[in-house]
Amino acid sequence: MAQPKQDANSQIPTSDIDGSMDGTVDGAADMAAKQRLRMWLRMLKSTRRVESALRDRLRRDFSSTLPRFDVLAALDRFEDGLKMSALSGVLRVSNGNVTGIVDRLAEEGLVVRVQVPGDRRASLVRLTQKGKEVFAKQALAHETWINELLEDFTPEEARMFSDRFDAVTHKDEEDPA
Amino acid sequence: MAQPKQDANSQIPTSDIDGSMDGTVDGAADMAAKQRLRMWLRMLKSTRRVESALRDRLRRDFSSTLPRFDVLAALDRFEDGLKMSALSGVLRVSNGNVTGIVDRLAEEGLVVRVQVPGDRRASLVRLTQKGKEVFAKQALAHETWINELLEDFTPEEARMFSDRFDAVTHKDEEDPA
DNA sequence: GGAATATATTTCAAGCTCAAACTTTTTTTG
DNA sequence: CAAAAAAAGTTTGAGCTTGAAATATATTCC
Repeated sequence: MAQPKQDANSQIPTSDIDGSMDGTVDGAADMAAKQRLRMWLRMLKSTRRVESALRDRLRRDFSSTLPRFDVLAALDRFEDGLKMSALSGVLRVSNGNVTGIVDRLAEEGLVVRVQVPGDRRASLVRLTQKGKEVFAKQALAHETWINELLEDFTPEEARMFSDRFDAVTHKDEEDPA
Repeated sequence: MAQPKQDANSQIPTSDIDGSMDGTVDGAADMAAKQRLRMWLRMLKSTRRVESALRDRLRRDFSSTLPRFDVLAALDRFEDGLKMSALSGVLRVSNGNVTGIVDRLAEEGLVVRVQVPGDRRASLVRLTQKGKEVFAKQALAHETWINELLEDFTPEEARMFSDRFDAVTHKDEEDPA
C-alpha cells in the first residue's frame, strides 16, 4: 500500500529553507501561498474530471472530441465566420493547432473555408448547415452533461464562482476581430 | 469586426424547442443549468490560462513540460515509488501515456524503474537523487507562480474554493496501491 | 496441473498541442 | 516604386494523449 509522504494535497518540498523549525518566518504570506496552491490542485483535478467525462461522452454519443466541439462552439457563436487567427485567438490555442482540426472538420463537411474578398491570404471559417445541425445536438447534450457533473453547485454558488473566475480571467482579454 | 451571436458566454442554441416564446417552461431548472454551464466555461478558461502560464515558465526556466512536472510531483509524494498503473491512476491519465513520459525522464536520469521482487510484470518508478533535486527547484518555483497567478483570491477564499471543489472530486476517489 | 481469467505494462495509430520555421500576400516606409 | 516589415496561414518536429490491441506474467478454478 503506497502512502503519501505527508499531506496528500501538498506537492511542496518540506525542507525548512529559512532554518526556523517552527516555520513562522513570513508565516502569513506562506500560508496564503499554500492555500492558493491547494486551491489550484483541486481546481485542476475537478477540471480534468469534467473534461474527461465530456471527452468520453462526446466520443460515445457523437464520435467526436473536445477540441472539435470547441471549434464548432466558437464558430456557432460567430455566425459571420472567423478567420483562422481569430479562431485560435478565441480558443486560446496555437495558430497551427487549428489548421489540422479545421481541415478534418472541413473534410466531414461541418465547416467551410471561404475566401476573404480583399485579402488573398485570409479565409473565413464558417459552419455549414450540416455543421450547425450537428453542433446543435451536441450543445444540447453538452449542457445536460455539465448540469449533471456540476449538480453539487447551487445556481447561486455557480454564479458566484463564475464571477470570481472572471476576475482572474479578465486581466488581459482577447478580442477576436 | 466579428460580433458574438448574443451573450458571449452562451454556447447554447437559442431555438425554443418547447414552443413557449417566453421560455418559462421549467425556467428554474433551466436557469440552474445555464448558471452551471457559465461556471464551467469560466472555470475552464481560468484553468487553461493558469496551465498555459505554467507551461511557458516551465519551459523557459527548466526546459520542461507540465506532464513531466506532474509525474515528478506524484513520485515525490510517494517516496517508496509507484507502479506504472498507480502512477497513471494518481495522475488520472491513460495507461500508455505515462510510459512515454517515464521513458524520457528515465533517459535523463531523473527517475528509475525498479523491478518488483515478487512480480516480473510490474516495476516501481522512483525519483533518483538527481530527480529529487531537480523537482525541489521546480516545486518551489511552481508554488511561487501559482501564488502570483491566483493572487486575486484571498487565502480564505482559496480555502473555500478548495473545499467546494473537493465535493465534486470526491464522488469516486482513486487510491494508488 | 492446465485452462481460463485477470493484472501490469507496452505498443500502436490517430489526433491534439506547441513553438518555430516557412510561404504568400499585404502594408509600411524610405 | 522598391525594400523592409507585418500579417495570415500552413508545415514541421517533438511531445502529449487517448483507447485499443498486444505481450507477458500471475492468479483462479476446475
